[in-house]
Amino acid sequence: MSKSPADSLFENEKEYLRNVSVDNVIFGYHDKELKVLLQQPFSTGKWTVIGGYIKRTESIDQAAKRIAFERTGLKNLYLEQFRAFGNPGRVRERGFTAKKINEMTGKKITNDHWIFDYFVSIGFYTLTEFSKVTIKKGLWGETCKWWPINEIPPMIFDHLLIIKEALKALRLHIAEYPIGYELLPEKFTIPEIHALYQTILEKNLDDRNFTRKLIAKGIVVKLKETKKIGAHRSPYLYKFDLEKYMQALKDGDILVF
Amino acid sequence: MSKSPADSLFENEKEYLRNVSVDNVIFGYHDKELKVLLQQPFSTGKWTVIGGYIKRTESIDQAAKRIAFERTGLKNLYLEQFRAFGNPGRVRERGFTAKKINEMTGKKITNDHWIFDYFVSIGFYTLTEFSKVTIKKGLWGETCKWWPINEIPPMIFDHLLIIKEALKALRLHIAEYPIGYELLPEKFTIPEIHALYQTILEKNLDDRNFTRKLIAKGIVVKLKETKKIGAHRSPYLYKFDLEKYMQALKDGDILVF
DNA sequence: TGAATAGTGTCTTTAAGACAGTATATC
DNA sequence: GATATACTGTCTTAAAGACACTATTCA
Repeated sequence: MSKSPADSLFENEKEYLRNVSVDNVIFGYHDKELKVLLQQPFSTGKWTVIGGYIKRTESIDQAAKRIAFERTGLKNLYLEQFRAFGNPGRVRERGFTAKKINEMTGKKITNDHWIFDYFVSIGFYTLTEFSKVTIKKGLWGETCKWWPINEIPPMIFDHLLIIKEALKALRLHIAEYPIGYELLPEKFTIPEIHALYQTILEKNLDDRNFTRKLIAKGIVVKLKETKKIGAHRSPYLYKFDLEKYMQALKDGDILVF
Repeated sequence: MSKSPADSLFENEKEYLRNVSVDNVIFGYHDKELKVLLQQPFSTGKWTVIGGYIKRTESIDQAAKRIAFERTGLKNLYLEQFRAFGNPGRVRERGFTAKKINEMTGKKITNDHWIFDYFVSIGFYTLTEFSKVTIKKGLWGETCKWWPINEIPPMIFDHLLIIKEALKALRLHIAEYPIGYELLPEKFTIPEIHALYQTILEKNLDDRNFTRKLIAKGIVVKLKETKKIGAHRSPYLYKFDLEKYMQALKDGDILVF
């Protein structure tokens, strides 16, 4: 059995910062649904967002990117920090004990090991186009799965709060960062982008006004191709004019729906 | 000599979290100038924002409040977390050594002491009405002083960046949180609130449009008193209608200048 | 009466929002 | 031709922004 990051975590304690971790809410968009990548550690029945520890040699952004890479295989994903979580009770959880970890991993640690300490967690969200991702297993082979944001399973610790806060940040950032660009494939239809914005903002947006705004500002450009999706009129494909999109975000005069 | 928090810091290491700290950018507004409270440690010539470590028994918000209290004497100040700072080089600084600390404080520590580690710092900003504050000295009697945000002195580590990011957050939050309410005294004049918004947003706001908006929404209420300020027409005093202010912020339809 | 600051009204331009019918593809 | 989805145009209302003069106080 070869060395895994899990071995490193227990054997090279000095490699990591103490009392700080990164939790990374990885969002993907597919079939007009916004999803979040979760993993299930130790068969506890509860799920976690994709988290990990910070190496002494890396910045918190690098740590968040590395952690996302370990699960998605994608480098240089778009990510934003949104807030930190820290209070003494936040990592207490029934079943998260040295005994349990020993059973699951064979590693001999005790309950005073630093991973049971009170951790301040730096929350990031990551945006990625769903179809690019090939999910990789966790440190100890935990399963990972995309969950629609309206069907989040039972979460460990305060991880449900972390997801909710990430969503709140996403909503706030939609007028500031190129969130559409990061979550959609290169070519997309108007109904797809329309549904994405409605999902993130959790409200209905008039389709006529929405489309007019995007096209009038030159943010999206119509292509000659259409997408065949069965027994109805085929929607045209569009792509972003990234320069105009970024300019519109910068001017702040746009995409405030 | 009685026990100080400084003694606790070195003698009760276990009381604090490792590799995490809080840096608190404390803003005050006075004489139409936005100021920030800084302290100068160890006579290094450089200044720092008001920072400190997190106790194992407190949340990061409680830590930020405690740290602000230790310097201002004010409890329950309004504060917001804005982002975390963390990269391996951030706390390296010429002169910040065990030897220097020993000279300044008499404490015997070595250069492998944890306070020289790479720290992730959680950035908060705090808003307080300038006139309420009686500045208290730092752990080792360092001087503290209000500095106008346009005349920031040389700062240690990445603390200039921290101030700039706090300002950026303040600017973003002005349409979302009751920043005017927290920074102004109970009674204020239109020119004062006008100058505050201009300072924070770093742009000129048409005085007629600005005033009309505040009054039309009922956010500020004219009082019968005027403020005597020398050889000119005396400006009326106003106060906030906090309920209407909060409602306007919530609706998001206001104070986006 | 001059200097300095406080205070106020109108008009134009632009964006937001409400609203419903036509077009196209497939079965 | 029935059905399901794609697509588009006009009108109303509200907010933002540009603009300049009068009022008060005191030296």
